[in-house]
Amino acid sequence: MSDNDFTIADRIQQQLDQLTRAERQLAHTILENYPASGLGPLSTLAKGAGVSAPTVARMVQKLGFGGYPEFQAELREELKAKAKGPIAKHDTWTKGASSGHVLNRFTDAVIDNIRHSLGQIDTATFDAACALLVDADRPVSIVGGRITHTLAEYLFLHMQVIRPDVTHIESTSNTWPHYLLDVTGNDVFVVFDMRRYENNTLRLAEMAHAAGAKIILFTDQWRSPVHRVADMTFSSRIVAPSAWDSMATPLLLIETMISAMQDLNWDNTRGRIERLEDMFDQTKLFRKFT
Amino acid sequence: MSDNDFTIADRIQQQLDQLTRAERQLAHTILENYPASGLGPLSTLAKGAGVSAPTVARMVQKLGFGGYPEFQAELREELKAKAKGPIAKHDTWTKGASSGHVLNRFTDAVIDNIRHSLGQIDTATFDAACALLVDADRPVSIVGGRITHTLAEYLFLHMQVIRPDVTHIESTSNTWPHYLLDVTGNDVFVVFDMRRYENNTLRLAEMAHAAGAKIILFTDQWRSPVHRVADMTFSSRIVAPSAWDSMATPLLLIETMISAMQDLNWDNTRGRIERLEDMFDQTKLFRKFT
DNA sequence: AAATTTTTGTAACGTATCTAACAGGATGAC
DNA sequence: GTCATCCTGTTAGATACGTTACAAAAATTT
Repeated sequence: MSDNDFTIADRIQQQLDQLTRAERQLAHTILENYPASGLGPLSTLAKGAGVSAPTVARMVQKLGFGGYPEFQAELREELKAKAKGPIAKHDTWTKGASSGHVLNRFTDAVIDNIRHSLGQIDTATFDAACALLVDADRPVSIVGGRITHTLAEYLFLHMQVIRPDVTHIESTSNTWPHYLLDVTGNDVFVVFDMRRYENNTLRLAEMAHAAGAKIILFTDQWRSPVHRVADMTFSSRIVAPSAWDSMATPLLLIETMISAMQDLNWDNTRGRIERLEDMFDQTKLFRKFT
Repeated sequence: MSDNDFTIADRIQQQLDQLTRAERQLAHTILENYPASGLGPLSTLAKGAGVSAPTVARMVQKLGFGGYPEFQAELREELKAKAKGPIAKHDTWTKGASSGHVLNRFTDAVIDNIRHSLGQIDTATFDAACALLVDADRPVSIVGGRITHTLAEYLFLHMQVIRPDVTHIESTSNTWPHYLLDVTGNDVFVVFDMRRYENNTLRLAEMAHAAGAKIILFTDQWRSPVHRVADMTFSSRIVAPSAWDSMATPLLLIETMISAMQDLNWDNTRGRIERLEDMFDQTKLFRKFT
């Protein structure tokens, strides 16, 4: 924006002296509860300020707008920019790179995704999901799709440490029926399904649901059809300036959930981690020092 | 106010399930930049959401408003009330949760990681790495560790679409020597190694280096020992309030790189994507509609 | 595979909204 | 005190807006 960095409120304040009595009266009503008052119909604003409608129309023209609708449009723009919040303020993430560099553009998009997605999460549901998943009496199965199976496996690898009886169902496998044989109302299924939604995943979820299992779904903002049979749904924004979607937000969610589960189940997890470390030591898989 | 403590955004969120496809699409656009989008003319909102005007009118009625103007009036009321309150606080990511909730703590940490990591990236190196990886004359091998092989596979799945001659070396496999047999100075290795650094990964990197291959390393802030033989190193901060590390920042980096590579190689990638889509259609793997 | 229900868009209508023109009123100059 | 100028409200018209009715399309059921 060219003439910007000045809000409309600033502009009104600035020109306050050049305004006439009725116009000043009006200006004060606008600033009173800014910007809400300016976003309603012209007549309401006029009545609220105790002036006539044309006075309003004249003033906005005096302020340099083409008309009242244009004035409102700019007010909305301002509001939109403000709602982006403080973090949106940053100039560039990577210094030395133009704001047009893909690193900055992509990061912008992901941060935006995170903000939107996190804002929509119901913490009660989140906590309930964690509680369900650490319940050692309930077998847990995790399933993903063509791309999302990497997320599924990531969750699986960590849950494996936190508790026993966790299974990762490979998406491409033909062995699904076997997994479903012994499913009861006690089972919990974690399903990943982002666009493009996969038929196989939907069928598996439906079968698990029919068997009475609880279903926790991770999906995108548009929601996989699986959500119709899901007991809990977590949706993330995944749009990115790319031909593909960004899994960064879903990953963040999963990691947070892992962290929460670990806390819920720390007494057991601690012992399991220690035993795991021992075994790693024996296989010399990892280096002892940096 | 009577029905208060629930914002309109909450109400939309709550009824999201009872909405139809077009209405959900619309709901998302409203929430996208809330409340600004809802304060403009109905037709603008409809166009922005890609739905028809009546769909908007119908939805606001479904939500319990007498009509679009009434809906806008309540939005303005909400805005007015918000402006009154203590200076708009966006210090928590998930509304309704204390700032001490794990969702907020974890997200804070990840955003912090992103800021630090992105700030340290040299864009020249980044661009060079992308250029190296889209060079179809150079075979690319991708390798990860116990946890990071999920990242490796994520990169692999996408690069497979962008270009031919990409291999994912499974970390647990004993077949590494086979992969290394034909390695020349033309090869490029992408290595993932986060703490705890794995001996196998280091050995493989050393052997590839000895054969003259280029090595691109993704590691954490402390840097895997692999970096001694790496031509390019990208390090991310991975600390999180958890017993485990966060892969969100490395994932962001990888996704950005995928996006950059796609742009560099768009002419070829486009054709590959189309052929891939065709094959998906034939296997009926994905659903045609939402 | 056909039929019914639901959803979605197009078109037309009535209305609320904004603006332009005009006239009455206030303010200041001489 | 009278005139000129500027400001403000009333009236009326044009336009854009939201809504209703209808038809096409999609989805679901039989």
